[in-house]
Amino acid sequence: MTQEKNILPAIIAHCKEYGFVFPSSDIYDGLSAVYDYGSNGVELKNNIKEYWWKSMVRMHDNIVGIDAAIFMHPATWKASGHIDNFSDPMIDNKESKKRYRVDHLIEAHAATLSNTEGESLLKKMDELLVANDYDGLHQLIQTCGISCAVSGTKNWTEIRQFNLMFSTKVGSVAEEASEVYLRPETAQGIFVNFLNVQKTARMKIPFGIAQIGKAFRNEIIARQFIFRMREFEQMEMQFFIKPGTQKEWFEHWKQTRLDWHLKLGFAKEKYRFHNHVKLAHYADAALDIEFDFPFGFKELEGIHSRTDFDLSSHQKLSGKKLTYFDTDENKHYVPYVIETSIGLDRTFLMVLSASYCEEKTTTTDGAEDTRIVLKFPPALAPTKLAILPLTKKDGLPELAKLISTECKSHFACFYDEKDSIGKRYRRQDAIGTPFCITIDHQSLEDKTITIRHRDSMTQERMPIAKIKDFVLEKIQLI
RNA sequence: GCGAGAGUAGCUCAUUUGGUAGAGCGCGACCUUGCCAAGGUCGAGGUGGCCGGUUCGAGCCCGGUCUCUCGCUCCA
Repeated sequence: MTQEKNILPAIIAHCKEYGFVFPSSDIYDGLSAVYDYGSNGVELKNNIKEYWWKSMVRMHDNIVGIDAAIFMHPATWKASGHIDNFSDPMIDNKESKKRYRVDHLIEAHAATLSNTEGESLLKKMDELLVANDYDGLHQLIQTCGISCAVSGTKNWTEIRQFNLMFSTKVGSVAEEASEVYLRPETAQGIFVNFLNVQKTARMKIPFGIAQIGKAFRNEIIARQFIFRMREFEQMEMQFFIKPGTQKEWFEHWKQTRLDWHLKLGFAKEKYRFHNHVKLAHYADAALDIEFDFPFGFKELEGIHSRTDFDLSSHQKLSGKKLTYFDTDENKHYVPYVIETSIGLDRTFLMVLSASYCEEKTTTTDGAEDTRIVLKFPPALAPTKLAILPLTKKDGLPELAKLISTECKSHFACFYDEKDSIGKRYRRQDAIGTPFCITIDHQSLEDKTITIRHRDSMTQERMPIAKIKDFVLEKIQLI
């Protein structure tokens, strides 16, 4: 982690001031860990989505997209393991404030006992867990004299259950309504549609299904701005492969996804891989691509070798075959899966924190000043081109508006004739507009304008006829 | 969830021990100017996060609550 001052508060303030991100329900003092995207934020976010979709779907003949619903049949979450694995009872030690999973705490204690004693303790624990008998579990912890490894005391809170999934009811008549969950991950929408997509898109293994969508997790505590939100958006792709080939495909996607990041042009030291040592219940290999956020290296994207866990599990619970007939091998099998899953909001924060710069400058009268500039990759910038008549007289606005009409069907433009030219440049810097053109009196005579570059602040003269192609070329990333 | 800090105009902040709320920037109109946050005139904008208590009187003291930041914690 860098030793510079933490720029996160400055980024948050900047996001609010320039219409990137607002706290949700701001007039009611916000809702914890929920945020809204503003006029510039939604453009940036859409551009990130487009870069991802284009490089993952459109550039691959064997990857197609879907858009699955947020509500899914409750059995989905039984099959995926979310119901069984993510509702664990927890307990806190009052002195150390450390929180433990109850089963982990008791298992650790059992390991210190003799074999027979340990086994009988675990058996007892399982019975209580199945019965959801939290009082009994609490009593068990007390009678065993289990103490906190940190504080050494036996001063425990009540046992509480934390379920990561939000639930709601489908059906308007209360007693007939059935409980459904807001999906905690988008992946299952792909797995349950595996055969629908494979058949209708006429896909042959290896092939992928991609999706961008919202997911919801009732985090115990959510922090660090839009890094961990209760409602968030994922961009993920499940790649279906022949069993036994997962190692090579895992390596393939690991490299492909890192290349995707590096193409944005941020310093490559800002990225690193983090291999998972302890694997989730579905994975046989897993790693994160981490980014150096203002609060340190944190997970940005996960790449998981999910084996056939999900498809097999759905096949078993639904009773529907989810196998693929491989004409090369002349046999049926349940495909293996490599997943790439990236947080859209985290990518947004990555782009912002990598682009945010405060530069010391001096104004024309010699005073010290700070230029705040968002050095977005041009492809991601909310506005590509600002069109600025030097004055609002002498026919300059009219010519500027002609240029604006010509350009705005090709990329996002912003027309501004208010305030001094210097102030207008700075406003565009603050929202990361890569190019500003200025229409002056010479423009009327020789049909040229000056184009000003955001990062260097240098200007060059250019024929009006060349503007569109110049910008189009600069905002091309793929 | 725990600990610390913060919350006053759109933004950044000020109001020296409690006495009817201010500045700069920004915003809108007009004038002047014309290449890196320019000057002038006028104007809009605040039940001081919210609720309660103490007091003749609270932005300031006390309690509660909400939100944000930082550190823990949590994290498929």
